[in-house]
Amino acid sequence: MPELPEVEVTRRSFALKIEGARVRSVRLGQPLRWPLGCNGEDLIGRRIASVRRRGKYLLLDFEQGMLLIHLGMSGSLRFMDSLPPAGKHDHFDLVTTQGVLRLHDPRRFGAVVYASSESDPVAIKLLGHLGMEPLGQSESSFALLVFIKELKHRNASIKQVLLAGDVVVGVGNIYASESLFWAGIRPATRASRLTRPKIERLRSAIIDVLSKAVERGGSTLRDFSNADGESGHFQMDAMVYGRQGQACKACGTLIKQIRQGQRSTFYCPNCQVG
DNA sequence: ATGTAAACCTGTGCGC
DNA sequence: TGCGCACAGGTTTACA
Repeated sequence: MPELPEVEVTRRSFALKIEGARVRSVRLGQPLRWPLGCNGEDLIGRRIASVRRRGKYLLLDFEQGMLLIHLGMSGSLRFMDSLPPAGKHDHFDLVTTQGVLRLHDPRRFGAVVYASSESDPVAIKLLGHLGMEPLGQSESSFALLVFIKELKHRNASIKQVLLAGDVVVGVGNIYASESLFWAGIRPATRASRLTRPKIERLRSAIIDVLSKAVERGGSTLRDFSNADGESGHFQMDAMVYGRQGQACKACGTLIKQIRQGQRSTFYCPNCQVG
């Protein structure tokens, strides 16, 4: 489910409510992708200082230590005033003095991992290889020259390089197809073959698509919702994702669907020529 | 070093 | 109504 926009929308929907809270208790459900890495009781009494995002990870900062939260394919977070009974797929509850943060994740590809700091080996393992932040504070966080340099020596298709996350983070299967549409680039084009103007267009497209998606509350294909339970609407703005066989909104050509690395890719054969 | 497939797990929708 | 299969927003892991 969650790509950068969904994670960022989730973050914004509960960060202010949870900041300053202290942990009262922790409940663990079925195992997630990785073990928590500490005892739930070890977190009791800790104060939550801030909620940040790095790529598709949420970072819940304590005054000492942090939780790295990943939503995997099917995860979503809710922040609630009370503590309702846990459902079958509710696998983590952080009960705090200001409310309950609950992870709902049917497929359990998600994770909640404790790290003592950002230099903790487990944090390095999960975050260390991540690429540039497309929606970072400064212009330099997603530097064009770095983008060009990184793509130059990549022989894989541009779609797969975007998904890999080691050049730029946060672009998943929906937004990779959407960004490539706006940049006018064929998804199967080798990254190393892209011209500088195309790469400039791609960088802008990624920033624009992700920003727009955040504004629209993310994409709700089946079950995504933010920490208040609200759905996103960006799927309505999709130009190509999930639109195989339908007319391109820009030119009327039928949208194609192909397979790249076991994932579906969608594109317009007329608008995307490079 | 880079590229590709399999793996993790559950639910849903479709053809028969 | 049931069964089997393909597929789903991600990422690590093992192996060419």
